[in-house]
Amino acid sequence: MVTIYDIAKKANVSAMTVSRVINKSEKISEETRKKVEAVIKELNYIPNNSARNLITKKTKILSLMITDIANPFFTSVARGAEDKAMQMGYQLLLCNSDEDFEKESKYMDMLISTGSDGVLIAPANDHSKKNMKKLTKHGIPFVLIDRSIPNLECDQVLSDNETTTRRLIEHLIKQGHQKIAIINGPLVVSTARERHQAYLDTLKIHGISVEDHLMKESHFRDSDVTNSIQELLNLPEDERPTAIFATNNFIGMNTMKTLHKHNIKVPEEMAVVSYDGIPNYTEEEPVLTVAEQPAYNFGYIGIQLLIERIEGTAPEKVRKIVLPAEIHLRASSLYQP
Amino acid sequence: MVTIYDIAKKANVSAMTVSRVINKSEKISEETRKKVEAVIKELNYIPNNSARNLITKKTKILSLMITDIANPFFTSVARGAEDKAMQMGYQLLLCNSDEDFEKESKYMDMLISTGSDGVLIAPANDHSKKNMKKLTKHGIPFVLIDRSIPNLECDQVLSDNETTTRRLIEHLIKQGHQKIAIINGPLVVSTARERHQAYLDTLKIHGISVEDHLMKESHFRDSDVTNSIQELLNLPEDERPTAIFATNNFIGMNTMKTLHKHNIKVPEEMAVVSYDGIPNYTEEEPVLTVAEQPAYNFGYIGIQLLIERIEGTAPEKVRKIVLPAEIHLRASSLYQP
DNA sequence: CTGTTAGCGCATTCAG
DNA sequence: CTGAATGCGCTAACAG
Repeated sequence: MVTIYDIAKKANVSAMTVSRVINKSEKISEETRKKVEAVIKELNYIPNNSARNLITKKTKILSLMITDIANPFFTSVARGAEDKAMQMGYQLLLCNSDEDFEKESKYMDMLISTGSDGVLIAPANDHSKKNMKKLTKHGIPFVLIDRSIPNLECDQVLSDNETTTRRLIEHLIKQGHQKIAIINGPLVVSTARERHQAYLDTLKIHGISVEDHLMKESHFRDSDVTNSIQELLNLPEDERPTAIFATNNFIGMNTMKTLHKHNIKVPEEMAVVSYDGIPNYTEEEPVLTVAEQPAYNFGYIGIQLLIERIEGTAPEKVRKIVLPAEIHLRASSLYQP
Repeated sequence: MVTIYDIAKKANVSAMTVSRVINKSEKISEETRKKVEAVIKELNYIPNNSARNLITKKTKILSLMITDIANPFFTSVARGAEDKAMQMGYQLLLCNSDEDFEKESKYMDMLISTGSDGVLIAPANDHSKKNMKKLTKHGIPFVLIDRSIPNLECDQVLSDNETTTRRLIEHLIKQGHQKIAIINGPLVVSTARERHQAYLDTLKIHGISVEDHLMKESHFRDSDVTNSIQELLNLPEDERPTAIFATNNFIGMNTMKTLHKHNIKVPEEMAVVSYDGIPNYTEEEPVLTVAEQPAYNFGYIGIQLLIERIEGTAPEKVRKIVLPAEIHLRASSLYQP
C-alpha cells in the first residue's frame, strides 16, 4: 500500500506537506504542490480514509435508510438523495429496513460503527424513536423523511397528508360517493395515522358517518389486499362501499388488480383513488387517480438539510418542511355517465 | 466517545481483553466475558470501525456498482446483492455510474479510499477495464455481473445472450417474420455486442439476409427511441421491418410506446420482442414478449462469489457463471389470424 | 486465559 | 510556507 510517506520520500518533502496537498491547503507553494501531485499520480496514491476518519471523526459518508427498496417511491427518494449527496462531495450508503424495526436497529449499529456523518431516514415506525435516540447519543445528526415520530423534535421533510387526503376524499364525495372505504398501512406509522385521521375528519365535515367496517389496516409493502377487498365485497348491499381510498402505491395497485380479478368495474361499480405515483411501463394511459408525492425532492431536500446540519450552516431551530402532493384525476375515480 | 479503554477500566480488565470479547475470541473465561459484556451494554459501546480497519485492512463493506438505479433490472440485482451481503454480515454500498465511465472512475477512487472489501460491478462499458485494473492494483477483489470485459480474466455472473437472443429471433422467424429490426444499446457494452452478434448469426443460419438499415444503436437508459423507430417506419414498404427486437427493457417499453403513438398495431403491423422483465403495475395482463433475466440472482450469486474470493474459500481458477433467461411469449409477438 | 508493547496511516498541534 | 512530534481507537504479536 502506498502511503503519504512513500510520496513524501519520493518528492523530497515531509509527510505533512503531502497531507496539505491532499487536503488542498492554500499555504503551499505552487512549485512543491505540483511536484507532490506528480508523485501522487505516478504512484497511484489514494488516501486511506480509515486513518483519516480516526482523527477527523468525519467520513464523508451519509446513510439513507428506506423501508422498501422495491417501492418506486423510495427508488425516487434514493435518486434525489444520491444526486444531492454526490454533488456535495458525499457518498451514500443505502440501507433497507424492510419496514422492520429490528432490521433497522441492526443497520443502525453498523452505521454508527462505520461512521456515518449523518443519516437520512424514513423510520420503520414509531418504535424507531429508540434508534434516533441512539444516533443522538453518538452525535450523529439525522433528518426524517416521509414519516415523523411523535414527540421527536428534529429536521424533517414530510408530505402534507392532511390536505392531500382531504382533497382526495372530497373529490370522491363530489363524484357522489358516500360510502368510502380506506385500506391503510399499519397505524404505528405516522403517515398511515395522518391519512386515517384526515379521512375521518373529512367525512365528518361533510356529514358522512364513519363506519368501522369500511376501515381496513393492511401493509405498505407489496403484499396482497385480497382479504381486505373480500371483506368489503362481502358486506351487505347497503353497507358496501362505492369507493376505495388506498394509502400507498402498492395498496392502490393491488386493489386495482384484485377488483379486476373479481370482475368489478372501475369506476362504475367501485371508484379507486390512491396515494403515490406508479411508474407507467406500458403504452396505455394510466387509469388510477393518484396523489403523487415529490419523492425525488424528499431525498434531495432531505440530504440538503442533513448536510447543513452536519456542516453547521443550519439554524439552531429544527426545520419541518412540508411538501404538497400533486393530484392526478384519472378514470378510476371519474364517473362516466 | 466510549472506547475500549473506558470499558476496560470499568470492568477491571485490560483493553486487550475487551477487544477479545468484542471479536468473540474463544479464549476468554465465561466470567470475564459476561462482566465485560455487561459494561459494554451499560455504556452503549459500539466499536470504531475506522480504527479497526486501519489494522485489519478489512471493512466488512462490499460495494455494488450498477449503471442505472432507475432500471428495475438493477433494482432486483440490488435486492439480491443486499440480501446475500446482509446474510453474510457485510454492508452494501450502492453506487450508480449512470452508464458513465467517468462517474464510475470517480466512485472507484472513493471505494478504494473508504476501503471496500470487494466490489460487485456491472461495468459501464469496455473502458471500465482501466477501473478494474485499479482495483486489482489495490488488492480489492471484484466480480463482474451482467457485462463482461474483453481479455479480462475474473469471476463473473453473466446471462446466456447467445441462446436467449437466438430463441427470441427464431420465435419471430417461426411467426413468419423475415425483416427483423434490432434496436440495441451501445456496442461498446458487451451485452449489446453479444446480442448483436447472436442476432446476425441467427438470421444467417436461417438464410435471412442481414440489412444495415434494420440495425439501430440506441441507449440502455430510459431515453427515447423515437428517431430509430421513425427511421424504420420511413423505409420503403418492401424494406420496412415487420418485427423489432429490443435489447433491454427500456428500449422495449419505449418502442411499444412510440409504436402506439404512431398508431401502429402490435403485433399485426409490427411484432415486438424484448430483453428483460418489466414490473407489471397494472391490473392488465402484460402484452410484451420478453426474455426475463434472473436479475435477483445476478446480485445474490455475485455477492456469494465475491465473498468466497475475499475470504479465500474460492478456488484459484476464476469462475464464469452463465444464467439462462426465461422467455415469456405474449401478445406482442404472437400472430393473431 | 490475560496483559504489554507497538504501530496501522494520517492530521492536529506547535515550531521554525 | 514547511516540518517534527504526538496520538486517534484498535488489534497483532508476543509474553506471562
